[in-house]
Amino acid sequence: MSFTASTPRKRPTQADVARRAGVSQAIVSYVLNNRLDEVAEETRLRVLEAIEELGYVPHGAARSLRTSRTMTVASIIPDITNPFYPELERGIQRTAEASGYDLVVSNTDGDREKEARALRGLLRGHADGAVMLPFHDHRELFRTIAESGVCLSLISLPDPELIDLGVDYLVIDTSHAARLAVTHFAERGHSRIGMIAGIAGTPPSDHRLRGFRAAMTTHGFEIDESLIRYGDFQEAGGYLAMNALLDRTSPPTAVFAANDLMAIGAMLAIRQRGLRVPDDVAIIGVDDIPAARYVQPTLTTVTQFTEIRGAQAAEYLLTRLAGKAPDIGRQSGHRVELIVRESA
Amino acid sequence: MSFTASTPRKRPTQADVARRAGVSQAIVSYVLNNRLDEVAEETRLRVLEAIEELGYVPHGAARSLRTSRTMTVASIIPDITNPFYPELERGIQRTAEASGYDLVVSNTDGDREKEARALRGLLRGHADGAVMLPFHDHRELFRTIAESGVCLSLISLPDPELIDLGVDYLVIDTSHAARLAVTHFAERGHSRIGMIAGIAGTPPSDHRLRGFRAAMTTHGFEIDESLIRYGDFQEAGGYLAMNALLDRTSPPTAVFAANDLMAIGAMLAIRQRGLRVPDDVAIIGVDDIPAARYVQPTLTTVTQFTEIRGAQAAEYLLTRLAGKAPDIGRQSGHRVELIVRESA
DNA sequence: CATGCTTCCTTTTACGTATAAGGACCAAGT
DNA sequence: ACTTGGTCCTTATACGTAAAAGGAAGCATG
Repeated sequence: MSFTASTPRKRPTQADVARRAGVSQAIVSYVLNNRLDEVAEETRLRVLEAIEELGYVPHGAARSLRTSRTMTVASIIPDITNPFYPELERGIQRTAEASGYDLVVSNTDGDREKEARALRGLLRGHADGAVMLPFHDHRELFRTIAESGVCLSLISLPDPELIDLGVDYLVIDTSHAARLAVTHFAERGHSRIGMIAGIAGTPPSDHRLRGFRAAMTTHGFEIDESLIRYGDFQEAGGYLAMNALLDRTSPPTAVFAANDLMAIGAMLAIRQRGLRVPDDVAIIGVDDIPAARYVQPTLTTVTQFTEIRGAQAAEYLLTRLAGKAPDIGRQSGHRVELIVRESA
Repeated sequence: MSFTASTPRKRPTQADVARRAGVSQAIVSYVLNNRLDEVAEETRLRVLEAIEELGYVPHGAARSLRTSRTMTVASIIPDITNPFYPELERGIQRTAEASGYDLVVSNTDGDREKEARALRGLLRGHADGAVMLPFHDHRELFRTIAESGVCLSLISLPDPELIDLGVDYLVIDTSHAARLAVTHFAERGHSRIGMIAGIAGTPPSDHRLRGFRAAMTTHGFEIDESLIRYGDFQEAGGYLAMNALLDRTSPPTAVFAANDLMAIGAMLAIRQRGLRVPDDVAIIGVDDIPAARYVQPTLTTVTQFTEIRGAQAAEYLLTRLAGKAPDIGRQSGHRVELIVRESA
């Protein structure tokens, strides 16, 4: 077995094409960039023929060194295995591709260091812009990125300073999500309501928790701190948190989970104890992931119209890349809606 | 509202750093590439200081134009919303990052044109190599890519011609998956067995179907062609296909679905008719996606050890990128295993 | 004291592209 | 006949980096 690298046939350049077509390299470039007024039709055809014969493909790095554009947008998301994000990604992809941009996805696992790593990738010029749903605070990095001319469209709460720098925001009104859940519980006669929050300190979790507290207060319910548990946004976390809640002498009769995966984990814990959903404990989640329709009982949840959101965030980004966006960042909230199924 | 683009502070280059540190650009490059013998320690520190002060970040395109390496690997997968693939992706990512490579994901929707598009991205030099699970035949493109020096690691059936070009293969033994399912059905006394295949003509579907036919023959069962239906690898397709099967005068007592999503869709159809799983119709899927544990009844399925597979395919790729792979492509099959749960 | 070897710089070049600038040729206008 | 202008080329340059080649100074060696 030999370990000599098989010599790859060196890729042809514009110069090779030019030689074959009997013109200068510049003409090849003009042809490729459709500068029709610069080159005679007959020559153009000869060049195209040479391109075909040699199998010439433009060198991306060289091109973007010259143009300082990559025609690529990045989407930076926390957890590719959480069904919520692929859905978001789909929306982003649809929009980006429609404008001729390639899309690349970076998965951060919600890890601070990996988020930073993906962002630094932007600084190195991996992409012209990015849609990101951040888990952590990267104000410094965001500022640097925005200042260096890379466009950003964030799905999170707006930061006034970054708005000034032209960063666009899609605000997820997760407070409202919590409000919808608590109101629904209240209508069904619950008052002893618990919550399974996400990772403490991360915005997606904190906002929902804050909204939950506010909604509870609005309804005049007492907030029993011991009924608030933290998970990891995965089903395992929901499972463990629910078990902790059920271990209490007086468990909650209704639980709001910060996302569907944890809600599903919680239902598993409830069933395993021989209790029933929603009779013994009612559950509401957030996201409306596809699985919400398959679990038994089906999951009542708050939908964020995920794919549409992704498309909208991408829309912000693309108008900015096209130079059609205002200097300062835009922001918009979006509708959330309770989908009532069997679990509450 | 003004539409003038806010002037982004131009990013500093090595030349800027050099000027600030009072050295030549070359020295900055040497420092960045840790050529310790080329530059005095004192100078090195001065350069590092200047880099820090200016916030210099290397220009990716320029660097990879020079080195013809991007330190990026691509993973090209058919459907990011199918839980199976994110799992695969995770394995790839784990391995790639351990070797200092960035990973970018391209979603193809199993669409021929999008697959080709992602592959052409490789030709333009977007990445040094790719792990791909192809849905369609791209022999020509694969050949061109391999010849141009981009490394490929495919999860599919090996093509001898491409093996010669140094393309690595991870073979999914889906025939065996079908065999496991049919054997299990046989043991439970089923003989009237149907199948919900995937998209006709795509390898992942065809192989499973072929395996199914072979297994049926082995067991001496008659293959009723009318009990073979095609879906789209999504739950909706499974749902429709199952309904078609149930509409028959003598429906199957057991159904093998080419993936879990379709199996779940099929169970939904069965339940909606007031029939029971597995008593009236038994179901086996493939993939062991997380949802297989949540659906009611829980889904019996054939696991492919997805994340481990992803890691292994990436391992192939990375050893090749490191120049430690043999000239010709490697291939290896992998174990599949039946996970018996409630649905069969 | 000429020679060679280190050490640590600088100068130069090439990667492949896009495009500005320059030039040759020809038809049309004065 | 001499500009003018258009058409269609070629030549030259810059993007930011990596690294080869070149050079100056100091020191040890015969």
